[in-house]
Amino acid sequence: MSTLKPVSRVTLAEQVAEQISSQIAEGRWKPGDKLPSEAELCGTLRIGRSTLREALKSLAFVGMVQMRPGEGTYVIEESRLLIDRIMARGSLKTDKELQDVGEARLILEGEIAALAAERAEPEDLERLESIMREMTRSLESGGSDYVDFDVEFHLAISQCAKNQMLYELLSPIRGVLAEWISKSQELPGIQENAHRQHIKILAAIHSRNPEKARHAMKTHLRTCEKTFNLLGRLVESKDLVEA
Amino acid sequence: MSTLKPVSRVTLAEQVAEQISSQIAEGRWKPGDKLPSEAELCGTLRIGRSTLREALKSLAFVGMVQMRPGEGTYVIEESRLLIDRIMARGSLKTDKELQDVGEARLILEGEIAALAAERAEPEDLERLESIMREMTRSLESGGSDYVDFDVEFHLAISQCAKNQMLYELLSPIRGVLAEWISKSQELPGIQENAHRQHIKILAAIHSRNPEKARHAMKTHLRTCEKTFNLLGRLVESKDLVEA
DNA sequence: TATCTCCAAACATCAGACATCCAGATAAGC
DNA sequence: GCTTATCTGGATGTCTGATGTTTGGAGATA
Repeated sequence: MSTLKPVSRVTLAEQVAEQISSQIAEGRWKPGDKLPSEAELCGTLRIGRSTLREALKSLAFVGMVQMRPGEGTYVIEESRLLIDRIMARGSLKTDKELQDVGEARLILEGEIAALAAERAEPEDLERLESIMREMTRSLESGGSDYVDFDVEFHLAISQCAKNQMLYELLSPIRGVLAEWISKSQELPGIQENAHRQHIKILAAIHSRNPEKARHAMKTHLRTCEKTFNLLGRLVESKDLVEA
Repeated sequence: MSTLKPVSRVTLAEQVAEQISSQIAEGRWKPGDKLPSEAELCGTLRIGRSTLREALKSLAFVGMVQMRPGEGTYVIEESRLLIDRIMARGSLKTDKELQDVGEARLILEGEIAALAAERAEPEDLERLESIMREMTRSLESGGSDYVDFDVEFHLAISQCAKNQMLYELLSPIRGVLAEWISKSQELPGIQENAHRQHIKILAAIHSRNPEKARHAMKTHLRTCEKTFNLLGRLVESKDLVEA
């Protein structure tokens, strides 16, 4: 018995929409740019005009492009809303934006830790302990996969808070700060320090002390942020040396 | 000089997408339902197939419907994500969801008040004072427009916090809790009580006391929530009497 | 009853035609 | 010289007919 899987069946229009959308996301076509005419795109992509128009209309519907009769199709200006860009997997543009998002994370995750200390049930605690054991093990064996357990640990705490809204609010923020999280673990000694802080957080949750949990979590995140900033400055000076 | 405005120029496809999308939002077509066939829709809407397909493909692209070859077009199940439903102006489904959203608002707006106390600039404070004067005036003259200034007051505080991310995170929550806010002001004596709390919040911000500002804001919101719940129970019992 | 065959319905795609719209060039009128 | 009319090429908006694929079910068959 060979392992046959259902063949992918994405419509042409979807593929085209996906292609154009990636081109825009990757900056191949920038906001304000005029896309090639429909006829030209049909030729390049080897598809009929209806198919192309279904794709373009879809992108227009989600506000990614604008179709102007008699003129052409244009890439729309990027949303000014931070939340839109974050949801669209776009990165932050300025230091102020990064700072704001970081602060939002600090607040949300801090409060979530506090709620977790109040609401964690026995099986939640058990799960946290289990992840903690994995983290300890990882650290003793080199720590190459420590960052995965780190993410899992924070995620598990979010679920202890028993508030779906807070969980979903934090998710996109976590996503956009992903590199922020993983990059800051590459410096020597960082993981050991982070691990000590993780232990404190877990202890606070375990002892059902919301204030202590919030404080431990905020301290932990602030440390990560500092490390990240330090790392950024190192990279900058390295760039300067190389240039 | 007459006031001429640019004429509206919405394409047929956009109108059709809008119509179908409203029908779904209003529950005329429910999740799982099969839409009429393309031919049938073309007939009722008096449009060509390409136009209709551009509309349907747009709705399919945002995950509102699913087009299955040989079968038909079906309405997709509503998103399980609270945040999606909130962004799509959908209302909450269960008491737990309302509770979670309320708690998220409490946390966000509480922290925002604290940050406002730290970061409000002279012109921000002036604006808050100005709104406060309007609120006082409104209250003395019957208070029919008090709720408008109430919203404006909370909005102004959000801007004092100087954090765009927190502001945008709170916006949709505010939207979905709009009735929550306005309905709870219809009971006699409520506005006077809310006004006293507003004064306390402003005082805390003015004296640059973050802890006091957070506490005042949280107390205020908790009061509103209690009022709302009380109101809900009143409506329920009234329904029971009428039934 | 179970299975197979075949067909109508429904979406996917294409090609062509015509309408509408826009920007720019050119011409006409003052 | 300035405004206005007209033309024109290119681009999107819309419709229609034809063909390909997929699906579910009706009917035939064993």
